[in-house]
Order: sequence, then C-alpha cells, then structure tokens
Amino acid sequence: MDIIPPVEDISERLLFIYDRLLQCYGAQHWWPADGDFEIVVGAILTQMTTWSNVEKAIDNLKSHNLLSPAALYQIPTSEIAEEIYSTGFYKSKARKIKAFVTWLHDYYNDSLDGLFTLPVLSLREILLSVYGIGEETADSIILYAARKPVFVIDAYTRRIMQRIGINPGGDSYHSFQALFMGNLPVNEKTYNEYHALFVRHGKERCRARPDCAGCCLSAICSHRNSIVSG
DNA sequence: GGCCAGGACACCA
DNA sequence: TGGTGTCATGGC
Repeated sequence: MDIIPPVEDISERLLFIYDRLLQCYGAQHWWPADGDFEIVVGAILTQMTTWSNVEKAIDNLKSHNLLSPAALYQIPTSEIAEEIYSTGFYKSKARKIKAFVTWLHDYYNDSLDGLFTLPVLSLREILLSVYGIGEETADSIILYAARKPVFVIDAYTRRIMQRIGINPGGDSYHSFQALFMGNLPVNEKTYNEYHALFVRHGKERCRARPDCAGCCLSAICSHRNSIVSG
C-alpha cells in the first residue's frame, strides 16, 4: 500500500497522483497523430468534441490529401467545413483552421519548423493572437507538437482536481496551470504523460463512475478536502 | 428525446 | 472583468 502524502505537500501529492495513474493505465504515448500539423488540426477540432468525432474528420482530410498547411490554405473555408462536419461546430472550426493556415502561410511560409523555434512564452503569446486558438489549444500545440514544457489544463484536469479536493485557489486557467508548473519539475515528457493520463482517467472513470467506485485515486478522492495553495 | 463532449469568441453590463 | 449566448454533430 502506498503512503499517501499529506494534503499540505502539493508537490508530493501531485507526484503520487501521477504515479497512481501511470500504474493504472500505463504510458499513453500522446498525442495520437501522424505529424505535428495533424496535432495542430486535431487540437482545434477537439474543442468541445469527443475524439472519435475528430478522428473521422482527420481521416476525411487525409483521404482527400488535405492535411497539410498548403492544401488547407488553398481550398475555400466551406470545403474545409464539409470535411470536418463530424466534429460539430464545423463552420466555426473551419474558420479557425483557415485562420491558422493563412497566418502560417503569411508569416512562416506554411512551415511549423520556424514557428516552433520560438521560446515557450513567445510561442504561446503568438499562438494566442491567432483567431480560434485559446489557452488550452495553444498549450496543446506547444506541448504535443512543439514538444516544449507547458502543462495543459482541460475539462478533465479541472474535474479530477475538484474531485480529489485540490483547489488551486481560483478557477482560472492560469491558477490551475500555475499549480502544476509550480509544484512539478519542469519536464515536457512528464507534462505530456500527466495530461494524457488525466484524459484517459477522466474518460474511463470520472465520467463513467461519478461515485469514484473502483477508482485508482479513490484513496484521495474525497470530495471533502480542500487544499489552498499560494 | 435529452444530455454531454479534451473551447473559443462576441457581446453586454 | 465576469457572465451569458452561440456554434452543432454524434454517441449513449
């Protein structure tokens, strides 16, 4: 039986959660995609959407040889919308994809390589300036495509943290991100695996079993403890 | 038939 | 700055 770290020790408790999830599910090897540009497109398409619907859209784009910055730049937004219909919000997501490839064409010659040489903070700031890319999408691109260390906060992360009673002291994206990045070693591979494990756990456990029965985090899944970190 | 899903943006007070 | 409405298909 593992020793459960005290609630005051955020770092140890975050590592405890990570170890438990890794034991339970094994390494996830994220992001599930062929290539960096597919990760970018997938990050936009998965906004408020289940991954199975995203896969259909990705397959459509691939089968029509459209999954490249240059190809998507050349076709009209309406055609992108037809290809990604299965993801829902297809008109607005087509606009977002079009905005990104247009921006990449204008400033980086259709290539992610130059973009990804920027330091993390600059890269994040510039991605956030592109229409349709918010904090979670930007961080997913930075972590999984650019392979730089930022912690991705998504709905699963928030839900699981709430369930195990760790409160970052605010509900903002930044407060959750600061909790992880301020209490874990700065490491891209750890951030990658941690977020992927959260998604896996969120899908398999928290959504399927709201009562936490049989949960590998049940030892700390109290709904009661509230940790306030500075 | 109702509810929810790995957000982001526009608009308003 | 924070709250609310909108975008929308597919699976359960």
